Amino acid sequence: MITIGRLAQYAGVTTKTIRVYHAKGLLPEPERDASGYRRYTAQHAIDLIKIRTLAEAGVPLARIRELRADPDTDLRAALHEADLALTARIRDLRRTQQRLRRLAGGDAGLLPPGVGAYLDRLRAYGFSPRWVNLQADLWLLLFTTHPRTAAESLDDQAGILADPALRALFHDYDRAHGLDPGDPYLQDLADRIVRATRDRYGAAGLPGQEPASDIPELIQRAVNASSPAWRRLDTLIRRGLRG
Amino acid sequence: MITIGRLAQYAGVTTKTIRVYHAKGLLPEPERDASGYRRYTAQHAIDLIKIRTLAEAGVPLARIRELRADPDTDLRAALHEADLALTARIRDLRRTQQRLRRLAGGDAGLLPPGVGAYLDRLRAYGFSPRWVNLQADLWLLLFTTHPRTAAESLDDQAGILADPALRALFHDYDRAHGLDPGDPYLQDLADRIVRATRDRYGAAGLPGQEPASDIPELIQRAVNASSPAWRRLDTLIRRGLRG
DNA sequence: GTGCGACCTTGCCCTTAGGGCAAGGTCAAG
DNA sequence: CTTGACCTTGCCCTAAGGGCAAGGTCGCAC
Repeated sequence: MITIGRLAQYAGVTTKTIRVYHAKGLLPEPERDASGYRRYTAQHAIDLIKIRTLAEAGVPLARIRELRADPDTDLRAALHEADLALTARIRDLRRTQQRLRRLAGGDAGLLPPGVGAYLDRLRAYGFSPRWVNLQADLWLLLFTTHPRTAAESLDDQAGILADPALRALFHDYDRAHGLDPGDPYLQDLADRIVRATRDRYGAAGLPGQEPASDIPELIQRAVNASSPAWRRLDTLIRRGLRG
Repeated sequence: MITIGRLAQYAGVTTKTIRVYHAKGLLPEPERDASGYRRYTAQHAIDLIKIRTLAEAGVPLARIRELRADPDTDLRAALHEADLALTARIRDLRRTQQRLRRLAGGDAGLLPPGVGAYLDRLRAYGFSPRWVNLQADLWLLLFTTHPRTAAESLDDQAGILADPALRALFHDYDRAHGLDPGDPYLQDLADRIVRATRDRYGAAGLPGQEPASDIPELIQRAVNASSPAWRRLDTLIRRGLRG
């Protein structure tokens, strides 16, 4: 006839845990003594130990109650079930960890393979940190939202970077960030970009475009947001491509 | 300028999740359009993707908010931290699974090694299922509450079982379950048990007893609970050992 | 006999990361 | 014009307890 504190001590839980198990109908309420204290028997201790073994293996308390309510369930079957569930959870966690490691493997924190190398080349070619960081975020977005087509876009972009003339255009784009939006140089740059775009893609659209996606527009807006000159450049390029 | 539903779709979450992140200060609230709808930018999408990557790795949202509030924390450091936490969780789960498997390995469900073999021998010697089940529960209780000394007690008990004369006493104890508590046979059995106990342990106490533990008394009460004859037997044995 | 610390009682609110529902407003298409 | 899909806020709910308050009790020391 032990008290709740002693029972808790034997079972390695807190008294609160025992009271919760009473409230949830997992463990029967014991008799009370004259002053209202709960008085437990060996049977309670045995039940509690079995309950804890299942609970620690991750079996939900509601499921444990079911198992105990059905008197002919085999404890061993329940343990096997718990074992399988644990195996599945371990597998999921391992998968998450794999993903995490792949993401962390690149130089830029969260990026898919390939993007890290691309960003390294941007840096090596002397693009500004602002440009590199912007690209890192935008490729992350593109790879997350359009995992199938993003790689194609990245290949295209890498090809552009390998061409000195096209690379120079992007360099100029990068450097135009702080210009006055009224600077006539922007019109010149826009014209050159329009011509290069026409040369590269002709009538066909850009590669790796998902139909009816908001993402490209979202990205262009994000680019424009940081500079009035870039906004102006965007306007001029669009006008040139339409006209 | 996408709506919350589209953003959720891109990030692979529900709209509720996004609202929760707003409420917890993880993701800034975007502008609203004329009818009060939230309108998100690419920056929101990028932030949300980064938040989800950490959250899926098990980083608590409160910690993610800290990381983002501190602008010069490295996302990679956070990822490494998450990786370590995942490793620890996987290790814990594996440990739980090991324990589960050790427990399930025995024939009796939850029992430590050694007890399963002991119970098998009880069955082989023809003890009743009631007795075997009772023993299973009681050894589980003893091993859980007194892990250091229980093995010693079990060894002692196994030794008793190996002695045909002593085994017969326990057999008689088992079979006395249904007797009338007034049956004079009980006095005879009690006398034999008292003599055997004296012979085996002499003045020294029983082996493997923890000082000041309620468990032995609890166990005896649990045994007594199932049979008036056993209660009577307990009384007579105690009287015999005292006198 | 009285004080004190440790224990017990119930009841209530708090936690994580969202899920679900209600009641009402909005948008786009047929 | 209606319908279905979307959006808004607000509220309650989850699992497995943690923590605290206010009050009653036990055992031991003085």
